Amino acid sequence: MAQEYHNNCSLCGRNSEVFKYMDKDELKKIDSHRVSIRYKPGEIIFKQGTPCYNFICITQGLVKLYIEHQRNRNLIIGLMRPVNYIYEPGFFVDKHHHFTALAAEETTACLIDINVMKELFFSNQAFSYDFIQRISRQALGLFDRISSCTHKHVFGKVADTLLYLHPKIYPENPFYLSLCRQDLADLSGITKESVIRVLKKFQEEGIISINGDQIEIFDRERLEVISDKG
Amino acid sequence: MAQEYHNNCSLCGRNSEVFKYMDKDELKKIDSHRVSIRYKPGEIIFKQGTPCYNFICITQGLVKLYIEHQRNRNLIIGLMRPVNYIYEPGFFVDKHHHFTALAAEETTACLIDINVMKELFFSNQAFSYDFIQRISRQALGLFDRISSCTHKHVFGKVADTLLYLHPKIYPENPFYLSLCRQDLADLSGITKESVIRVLKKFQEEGIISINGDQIEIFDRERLEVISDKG
DNA sequence: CTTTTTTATTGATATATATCAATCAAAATT
DNA sequence: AATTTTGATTGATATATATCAATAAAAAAG
Repeated sequence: MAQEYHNNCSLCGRNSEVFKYMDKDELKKIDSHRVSIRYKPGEIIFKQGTPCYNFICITQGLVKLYIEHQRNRNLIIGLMRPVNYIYEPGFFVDKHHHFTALAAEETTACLIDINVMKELFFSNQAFSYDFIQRISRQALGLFDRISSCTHKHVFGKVADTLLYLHPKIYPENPFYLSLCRQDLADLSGITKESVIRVLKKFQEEGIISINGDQIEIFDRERLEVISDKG
Repeated sequence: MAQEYHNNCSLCGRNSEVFKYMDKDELKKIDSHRVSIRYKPGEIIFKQGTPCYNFICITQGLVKLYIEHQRNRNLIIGLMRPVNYIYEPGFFVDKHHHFTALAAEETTACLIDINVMKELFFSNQAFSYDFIQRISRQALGLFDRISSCTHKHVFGKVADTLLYLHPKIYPENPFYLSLCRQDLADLSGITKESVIRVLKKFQEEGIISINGDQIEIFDRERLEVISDKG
């Protein structure tokens, strides 16, 4: 493949943000306990319930994180773009995965031995504090999510989903949506039929436009209002 | 008041779990940047939107943490018993509170200067790692909460609330409920009328009994089944 | 190119739960 | 003790959204 790609963490341009508090030796250590894996769309990176052995850093593609439910209703708790590591709280509690990670697009990820990372939490305070900041940001996102699914109606929920998708997940506008309607439903916590009806309504009102898999957001402020008032 | 109560963190029997990774000097430092405050039921400890200056450790009582919403619908994201500190992710992100903390019973809390705590995150790795473990446990709780409010029906939601209240918040069974029906509703993400109807149903089926403010759980397993199947 | 399968869309109906209103009980105030 | 206020309970109704079913469009397979 044509992607630039290093066998060495120190040279990997993709780690910038995530490992900025590491020195040369630390990166070397990580490097020696790391494998880079390529996943095809639809492939599972790790599955809910299994033990966690690796700290996973997405270097390319798009990953879907979802909680698996009985009666095949899933709940997407987040999407991940490079460069970012997947924070799995389960590692710090019972060393098991509490959600499933699946490649939504062609994805590459680095798997790092989790014990090496654990050592770093003890030896590198700056990294450790940065980590706390990152998971705190995620926690605030979960608060919003809980508010959204408890008090909002379908319009507010889908508005939240659209606001989340752009620019965080799809930086361009219009963007090519690599998720299906069921994914949008699992992300919004409603049914796919409701997603379709809401998107249609938004389109009729000139808030967005949809052409095949292309979505363009015309009126972000309107979406924010809809999100706020539920 | 008749409570035993020290002017000194090192002697305070209530800090055991939370500050177990601190040495004498560290506790002394905390001690000198600490005030102990007593709150009456209904008093606000800190309010959503305000800046955070203090790390708060509950030493007595019961605290309600809730997200304030428009059209006076609140959402209780958790209850706190001693001895525990309130993890406010906002501190690590924008240094503002993202929820309100209110004394639900007569409560005492220690307020510690947040910069002193921040120093400790850098100097004491064991404390820092313990902190990550604690917030990870909370994050897993939030996952459950999101699952609950997205996919479950009122019976499952109230079952979840009851399972949360006992034994975590009220260790005895039967327990004296210091929360009103609206609180149970805000905790379950439904209306108080629905809470009442569900509790009545549970009582009719012999799962629980209610006498005034006393609730007794007879059939915990039944509640778990109801929680699971939604 | 045709057929099969999957995904998206639309419409009709069912249902869970919120909303509204009234009553009852308990607590607080006078 | 009488009155006011607050919270709990019950019932009737409205409504949002899930469910079900049918069709259309797109993608995959033969």
